[in-house]
Amino acid sequence: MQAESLLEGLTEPQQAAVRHTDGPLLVLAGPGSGKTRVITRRAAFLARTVARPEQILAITFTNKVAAEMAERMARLGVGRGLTCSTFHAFCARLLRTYADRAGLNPNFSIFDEADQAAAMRSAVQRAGLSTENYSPARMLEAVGRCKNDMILPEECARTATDFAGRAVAAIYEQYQAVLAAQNALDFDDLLVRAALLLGEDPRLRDALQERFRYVLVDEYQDTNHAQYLIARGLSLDHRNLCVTGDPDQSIYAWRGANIGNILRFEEDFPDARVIRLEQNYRSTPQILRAAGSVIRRNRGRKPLELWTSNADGPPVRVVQCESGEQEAAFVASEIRAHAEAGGTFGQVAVFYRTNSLSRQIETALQQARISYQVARGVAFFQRREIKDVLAYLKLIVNPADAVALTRIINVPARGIGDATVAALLKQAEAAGRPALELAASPEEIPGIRAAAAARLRAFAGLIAEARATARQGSVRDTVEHVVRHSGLIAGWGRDESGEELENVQELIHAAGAFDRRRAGEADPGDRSEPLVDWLQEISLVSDVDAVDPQRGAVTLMTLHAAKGLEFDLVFITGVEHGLLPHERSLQQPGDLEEERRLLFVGMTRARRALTLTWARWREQRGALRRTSRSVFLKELPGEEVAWLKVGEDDRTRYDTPAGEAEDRPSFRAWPAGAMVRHPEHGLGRLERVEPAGRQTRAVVRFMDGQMRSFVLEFSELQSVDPDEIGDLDNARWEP
DNA sequence: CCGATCTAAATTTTT
DNA sequence: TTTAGATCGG
Repeated sequence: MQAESLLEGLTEPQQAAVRHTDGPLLVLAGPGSGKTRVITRRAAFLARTVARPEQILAITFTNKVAAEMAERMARLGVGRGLTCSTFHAFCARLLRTYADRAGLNPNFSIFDEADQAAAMRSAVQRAGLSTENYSPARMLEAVGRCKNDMILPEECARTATDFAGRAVAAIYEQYQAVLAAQNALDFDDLLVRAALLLGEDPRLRDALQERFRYVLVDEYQDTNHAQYLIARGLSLDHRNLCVTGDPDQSIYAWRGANIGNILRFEEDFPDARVIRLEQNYRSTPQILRAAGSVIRRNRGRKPLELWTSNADGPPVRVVQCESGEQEAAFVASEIRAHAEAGGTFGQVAVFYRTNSLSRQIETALQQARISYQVARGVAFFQRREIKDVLAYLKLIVNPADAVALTRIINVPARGIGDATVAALLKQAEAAGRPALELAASPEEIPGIRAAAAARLRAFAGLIAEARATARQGSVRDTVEHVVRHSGLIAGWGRDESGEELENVQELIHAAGAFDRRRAGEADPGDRSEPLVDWLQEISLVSDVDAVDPQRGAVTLMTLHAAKGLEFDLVFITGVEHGLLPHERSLQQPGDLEEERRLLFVGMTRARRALTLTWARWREQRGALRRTSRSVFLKELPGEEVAWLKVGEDDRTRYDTPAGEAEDRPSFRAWPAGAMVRHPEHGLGRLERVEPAGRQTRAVVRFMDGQMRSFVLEFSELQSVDPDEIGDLDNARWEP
């Protein structure tokens, strides 16, 4: 395929982006503007004109996108030579390859959230503080914030001004010591250590820049400072850095993402070419205008003027339901109707702000016999039985991993109690030796009885045998060996459901798939251990990685996971105050804007039809709670939106006029005695309505006892449901 | 040391 | 609703 043919079917700005080869490039790409297409074509164009595929590095947000991109490149006929990876996977690979230069052992463990919590618990204790006052979760948050900003323990200590700050600094230092002793890195460390390595080792940086002549970073609006440094470090000299993104889709500030990275790209690279992709090929004008009307409320943004020449579609719908259950039933019945009209389940997605909302939807879809998939790849690896098996495997690779060891040394119960484990770990720390190694020679542990010593030795032998299997090279065989010889199966035996065994079988299956994949791309120069690679791969899976668009199933996912995807039919559920925006985002005004962007991302996933739903009653932690609709719903344009209610009688009613039904109910519908709210005077009760055409007045008695009269057409009176007032004493309203 | 049983606490989003 | 940690009898 010739390079010029890669420009076929592209618009003017898209072509400009593809044709740009050397020098910094910023592509501001609105939702649905063909960004993925442009990125792939551009990489192919580079490979056809100025570079070999091996010289191109593309960093994407999820493994799935990375794999898809490699696939597309192959289809464009430029082979699989280019490197497509996430930041975390790229850094992990880099740190294993150059472990000696990074001061690491190449078999380091990657600690997930639970591992981190365990490490943090002991770090707090080592700092001489109580985990009661310094909750590990809180401390991990604080330490994570430091790491995202590339603040090392020393700087953290130096800049601490108060007692709490000094405590965090001390804990941070201990936490890093705990990780180091276990030859482990957490997610953030992968980025921090890679950034440090690039900063401190100019020769390595040169070598990498020689290798990767063209660097591309997608979703640049969601990069944190460490990632920014890595991207810079990889392109400082050749300056062939292309970043793509959209500030309006930045949804990871809570994880340290710095929207300033993309907003200031032109200051960083004054000679940067900036290309804006503003034409939307995905959505109907109705969806686009509704989304635009919401995102417009955000301050301090670089607005993209989104437009589309797509055909009109149905109005965006806002549906008020009585309960979460009814909301789920409504969504299910709509999907069923879609299918009966000839649509497929694969075209449909249901989004929600928090994972806990998926349950009711799942139940309703099951009842309606609708096949679905939940984007929760990570959850599988968090199941107890899976974590147990993985802990055995991690220990094979990294005998210093005390978190893994502590987890399974007595699982299944083999008579090794807390006291023995504590003695083992204490001695391991004192001697600076891997805990597993010491378990193999327990005579070196002071105060250990013969019976306990024998059990420790047996355990160490178990792992040694499994390691021998691992050396044969098959991950599948190793997993099977562990499952068979660890005694875990007997421990699950009592649960008749057999769920654990099923899940572990799935794990074995996944290992087998990995073996086959690896055999397929056998690289004689690759001397990395398969088990190490597999453990790394599953440590870095993301929720969306589990989604298979070909499965013909409705996709359920959080709004965060939805980024970058598109569906014909989209339902966004739980659009309620406290849920979206989430109540924990109501403290700082900046957080509210991120919630708005989150909704924007969700809305712009829809191609043909978009439905936002909310429920007046929502079950949380088993208790029913009264809710109110999201403030964002009031930001929707009146003309584009159809407001619906699903009542207790289970029938759907259309309110008229469209868009006004919720905020300004038809006043005729107000009976005397109805509750109303006025922005200035607060709550009141409607005394009477005096009909006079457009001059119709409402007379309201307010809580202060005053009667006031308003011309309905101009008044800012709003209807209020009596039960929305909650525990207000109704008696005081009676004359 | 084991396991059953109870109580308390927690849920925002994720590589 | 689920889960982690504490407590206690065997």
